[in-house]
Amino acid sequence: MEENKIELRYTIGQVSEMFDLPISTLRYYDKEGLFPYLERKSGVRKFSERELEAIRVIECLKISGLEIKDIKQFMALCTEGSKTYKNRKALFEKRKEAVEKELKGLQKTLDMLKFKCWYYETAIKDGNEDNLNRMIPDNLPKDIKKLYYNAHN
Amino acid sequence: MEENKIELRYTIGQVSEMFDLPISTLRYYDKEGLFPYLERKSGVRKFSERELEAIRVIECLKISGLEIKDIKQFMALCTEGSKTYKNRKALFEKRKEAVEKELKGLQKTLDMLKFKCWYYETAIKDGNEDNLNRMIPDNLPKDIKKLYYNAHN
DNA sequence: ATAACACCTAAACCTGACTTTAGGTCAAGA
DNA sequence: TCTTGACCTAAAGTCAGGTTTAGGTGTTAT
Repeated sequence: MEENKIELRYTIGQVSEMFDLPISTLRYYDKEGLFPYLERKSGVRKFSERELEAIRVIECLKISGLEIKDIKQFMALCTEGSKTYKNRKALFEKRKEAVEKELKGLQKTLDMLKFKCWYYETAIKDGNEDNLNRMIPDNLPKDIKKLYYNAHN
Repeated sequence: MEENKIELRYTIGQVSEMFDLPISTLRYYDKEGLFPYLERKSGVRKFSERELEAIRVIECLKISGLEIKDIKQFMALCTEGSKTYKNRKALFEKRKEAVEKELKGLQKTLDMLKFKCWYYETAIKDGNEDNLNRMIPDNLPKDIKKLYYNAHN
């Protein structure tokens, strides 16, 4: 049983299409050191599976709140071999916690938005905000009150 | 039964403390037209409950993906009275959908992070990534496979 | 009365993450 | 041969969302 993984190589244009990222962005990432293993054939970048996974990780870390220079640090860790596994794991754990926290924050935001939707729905029905102003904050319907309090700390 | 809501007024410094926002940011928001009803006493800004709610809404709309200039548009709508209730409701509905979509995206990000945590945990145990490379993508443990596939589209 | 605060303005500056520009190489098809 | 298309570089430009600076006002504690 032999390894028969075919190591495909892609041009920058193909990768741009695959991930729907501008070519300029990919070149920028490269310039910033985000593809430490990227190879070239007579000047032309050849993206392999390693770089595609790097792009997925970049997107993930960016969303999780890391800056490009910190992502670069991470990619540098990856070039230092097995002695940095712990550091890398710690980094992902930290990002995981950050994202879990952000999820909670977004839930609060969502409650505010739901409350405001209800608010304007009611204002439309009433034609004005007088009733609403009388209801806020203690005489709101039970489920709306929950949204209101969650959104207002 | 009479209205006995006390309309407290706050200075910019107090509001800065309450929301943990720099004074410069509050002034910037004001300059950008985000407090259309803000009053002043001999030049000094006096923040009332209306402005505090505006700040909550600003934070909420910012997180939901709106830019400052769009938030300004919304605040302008608010000054145009009951004929804009529908526009305002539509805006919040749209933001609600955007945030719901973002929540899904974050869940995907979280799955990638969880996968990477497991990955490095395993790499630490094994001392190398050889086994892992053999497992990816089809021979992963069932629950990890799920994370992997969700994170890789 | 004088110093210490908390407030004010306009305008310049900053940062991160790209994007655009200007100019150049190289391989393939008409 | 020549021109089209996809790639390349370095450097300048852009944009949002603030922040900082420099200079000024007004009220309160010593």
